[in-house]
Amino acid sequence: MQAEQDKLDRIFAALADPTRREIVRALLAQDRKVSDLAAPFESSLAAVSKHLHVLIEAGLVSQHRDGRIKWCRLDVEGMHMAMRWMEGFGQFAARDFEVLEHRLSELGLLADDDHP
Amino acid sequence: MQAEQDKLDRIFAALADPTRREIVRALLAQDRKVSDLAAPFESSLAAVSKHLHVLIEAGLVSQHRDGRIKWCRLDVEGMHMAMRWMEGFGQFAARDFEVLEHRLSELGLLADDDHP
DNA sequence: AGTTCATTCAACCAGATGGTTGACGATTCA
DNA sequence: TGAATCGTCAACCATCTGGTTGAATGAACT
Repeated sequence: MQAEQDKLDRIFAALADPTRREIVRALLAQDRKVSDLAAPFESSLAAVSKHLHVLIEAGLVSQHRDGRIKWCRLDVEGMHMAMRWMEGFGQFAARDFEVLEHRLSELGLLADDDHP
Repeated sequence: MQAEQDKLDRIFAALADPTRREIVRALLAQDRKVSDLAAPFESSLAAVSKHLHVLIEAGLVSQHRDGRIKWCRLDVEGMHMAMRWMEGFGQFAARDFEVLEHRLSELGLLADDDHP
């Protein structure tokens, strides 16, 4: 479907910028005001506002107003879409690591899951 | 680390194009010649060659020559990096690979370029 | 009402991107 | 050797991107 391709375009393009990835990382912990999101960066507030627009268009961030403050919230829907697309690579990797994984399980090295 | 950010930039930017994602999908099944990868697209061979260059720079594809034919192969290293970054967004298969890779590197079973 | 704070919009600029065409290097085949 | 095939390179073009600054919007404070 064409709309799905467009959405993947926007999601991956949105993540292809270090400022936007940092914004996403900041939003993982909690919702933030636009100005608080912009504070760590040297660029202007307008530039960060544009970055937020890109993230919103990609479906990765949503905003809601409370008085004169706009709160930004992470929206996992888009991220899930990208992750689903990438799952194919997991299968590819599984093919490559299949033999080694078997060897590891023979050695009992895959049993304990409490590893850091 | 700056180099890691640059690499994530290149990986996500590489995936932000439907032609390149289609190339990657084609390579999931098997290795392909450049001209075979280009065949399904309406754009020129030179354009597809450029797309491949982007994928190679991102560490998602590698090439090797056999006579006058260049074979293209998927390279999961870069994809693992992107998946690990996205892991914070919830349940995801990359976690399995991270544990596995950790065990593999402990045993020295992993190639050096898989854990920079 | 006027002022200040929070955020966006508009216009502009330099550099990146994706596409084309035609020439070119490398390799194979007759 | 000459001709055909595989792929890249170089130059060019239109469009997108990320940044700036200054004006504009919307809400709150005095």
